[in-house]
Amino acid sequence: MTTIYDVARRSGVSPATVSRVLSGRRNVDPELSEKVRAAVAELGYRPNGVARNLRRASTNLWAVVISDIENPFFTSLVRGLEDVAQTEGYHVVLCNSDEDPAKEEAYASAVLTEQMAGVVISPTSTAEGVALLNGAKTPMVLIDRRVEGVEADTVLVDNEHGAAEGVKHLIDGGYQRIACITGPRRVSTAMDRLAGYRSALRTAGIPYNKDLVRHADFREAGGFAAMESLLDQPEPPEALFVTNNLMTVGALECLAKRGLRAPDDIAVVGFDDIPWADLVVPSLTTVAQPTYELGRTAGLLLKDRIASPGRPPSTVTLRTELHIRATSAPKK
Amino acid sequence: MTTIYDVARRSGVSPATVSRVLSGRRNVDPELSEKVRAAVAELGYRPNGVARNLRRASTNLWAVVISDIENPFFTSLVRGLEDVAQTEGYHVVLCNSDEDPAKEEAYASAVLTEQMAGVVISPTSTAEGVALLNGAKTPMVLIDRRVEGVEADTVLVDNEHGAAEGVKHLIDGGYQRIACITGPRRVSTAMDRLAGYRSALRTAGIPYNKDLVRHADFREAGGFAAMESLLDQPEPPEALFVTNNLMTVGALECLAKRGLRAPDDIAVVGFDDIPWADLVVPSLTTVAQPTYELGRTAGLLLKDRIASPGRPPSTVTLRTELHIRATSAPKK
DNA sequence: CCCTCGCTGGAAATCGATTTCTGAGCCGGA
DNA sequence: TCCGGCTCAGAAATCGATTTCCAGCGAGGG
Repeated sequence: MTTIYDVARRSGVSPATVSRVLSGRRNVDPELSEKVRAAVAELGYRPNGVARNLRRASTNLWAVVISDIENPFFTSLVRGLEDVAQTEGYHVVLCNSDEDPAKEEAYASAVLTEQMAGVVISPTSTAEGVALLNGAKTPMVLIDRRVEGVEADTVLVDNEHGAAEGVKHLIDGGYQRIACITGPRRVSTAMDRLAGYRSALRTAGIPYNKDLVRHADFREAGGFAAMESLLDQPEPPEALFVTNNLMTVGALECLAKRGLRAPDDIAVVGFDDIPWADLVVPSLTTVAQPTYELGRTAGLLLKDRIASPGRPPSTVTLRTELHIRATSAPKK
Repeated sequence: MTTIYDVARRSGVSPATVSRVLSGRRNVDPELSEKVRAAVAELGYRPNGVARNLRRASTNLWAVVISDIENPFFTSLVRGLEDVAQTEGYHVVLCNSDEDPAKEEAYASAVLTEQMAGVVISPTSTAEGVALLNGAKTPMVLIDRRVEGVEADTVLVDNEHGAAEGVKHLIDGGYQRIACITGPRRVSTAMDRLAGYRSALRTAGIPYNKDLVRHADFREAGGFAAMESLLDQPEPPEALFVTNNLMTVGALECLAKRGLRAPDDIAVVGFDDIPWADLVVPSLTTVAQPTYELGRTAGLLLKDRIASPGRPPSTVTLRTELHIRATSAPKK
């Protein structure tokens, strides 16, 4: 490994001068500068980032803590974040929490010991990690979910409005017995989307019927089970609103297994777009989240937070977009 | 920031002793040990990872350089890698190269300056970055694609065999005019899968017809265009083999646009499974790659390489699995 | 003509943990 | 009783780049 001292010796100057030439922070005699550059090229010198990080007391790493990179919602989000990171000179460390508070905390701890420059996190319901990072004043952006009692930059989508729009679309199609499969009670997105569902019903004057609502775990199997339970009722629903992509897939699989078809047997609107919503036959109506934008916005907020740590936290709320496709065709 | 010196002062011992207590590498008087632990707890001390990395001359970071995290092939692979990384105490830095050799090289350069412990890379066709890392003797695992003239651990799938199996399945279904959409000529996977296609034809005694073969760019739009060009021929194919997932999606979109249906109008087999292959109607027959296993295997190889750098490089070839679904139903 | 200011280069301190080196103390064997 | 060998704590060197501090020199103003 060639060091800055090797370069200094080779070019006949001090290490300080080499550092100044390379960082360009101070004027250096052009002649010396040239010598240094030549020595760098000859030796193939590459500064040691770790040493630099130690001295500067910061790294160029961002952590992104999400529940699962295999969920298309997160991959697009991570992509948006990475694009910002790249232009700002940061690298993104990927952390799958699997919705496990212990894993989340382990990653938060790693963020601190490794002195990472910032974190973008989609908190688990208990949010142990968020508390830890917040206490340590690490630059942090919350994404997708709110956390009670934590003041931090946040990027959300307008879940309630988006859900209401999706449900209203079903109501406009002539459906009345509309079921809802939503997520865990502790998760803000699950509750906000359920609230949107209720508000759309209320606006239309349809009474709320708790027998048509299921709380599942935001996973495929959970959606499948919830769908079964809804269909096994004496009076099954004629339409369905599902509050995330994986549960929607589970619900569709359940329908397929039972030989039921959307929208003839049951109309379906899902929350979260999926890349292949157009290719499914019949194509799937969704309340699409601007996932790439979510990641990008989080990246920009994090950059600003790092630049000016004192600034009061801001919350950005992005709009969802209703993608009307075949599974929500009007009632015949 | 509390440092090891603060802990040392507080517990009345030297920093060396604190370090020894925390690392557990040497025996320390239990009484002192206890004092140190108490001080650590009281002060909320957390070692500075950057300083440790500098001294140890290595970090606990792995880079994974892939073309695009939004491609489901890579997300599952990255997930497999991250799971190994987590159990081995490493973190994964995500690097999207977008098939751009310049980006690949930039990331390779970052791997060196940041002293990352290892790299898993799916090389672009020119593989500038691979050469750089190989020269620097960075622990590296190549994944998905071979690179000429580079001796390194490699994880591949048996592309030729998998492709042949998929095409044979079409032939067994009674199809003869089978087209193939493959990737760029320089990319080993594109060529291997094309070779598999040809070998299946040869085995069945079907003459190779270059008018039925298209080279595209492994992207959706490329698949779409190639499909159009195939269909616009005087004698369009009766079956199709596509060598990656994104191009398959493009081809299917083209078919949908023209009102053609699989398998009645044209039978389809795609390479790379897609999470929703079952949900598409008709469901899509694929040559599935063990993507999670690819990532996991790469992680294990990387771990071994770091543990014993001198070991001769090994190549692991995983088997594909033919998932027979509806789009390849036998000819009527 | 002298003094002061500004600029530049080098010596050395610094970041924080690890590890080698040094020396003290203790035990056991001769 | 004395000495060799062993264990363990602390002092200090170390990793490599950055940055502060200081000295020397030249220019410009009084």
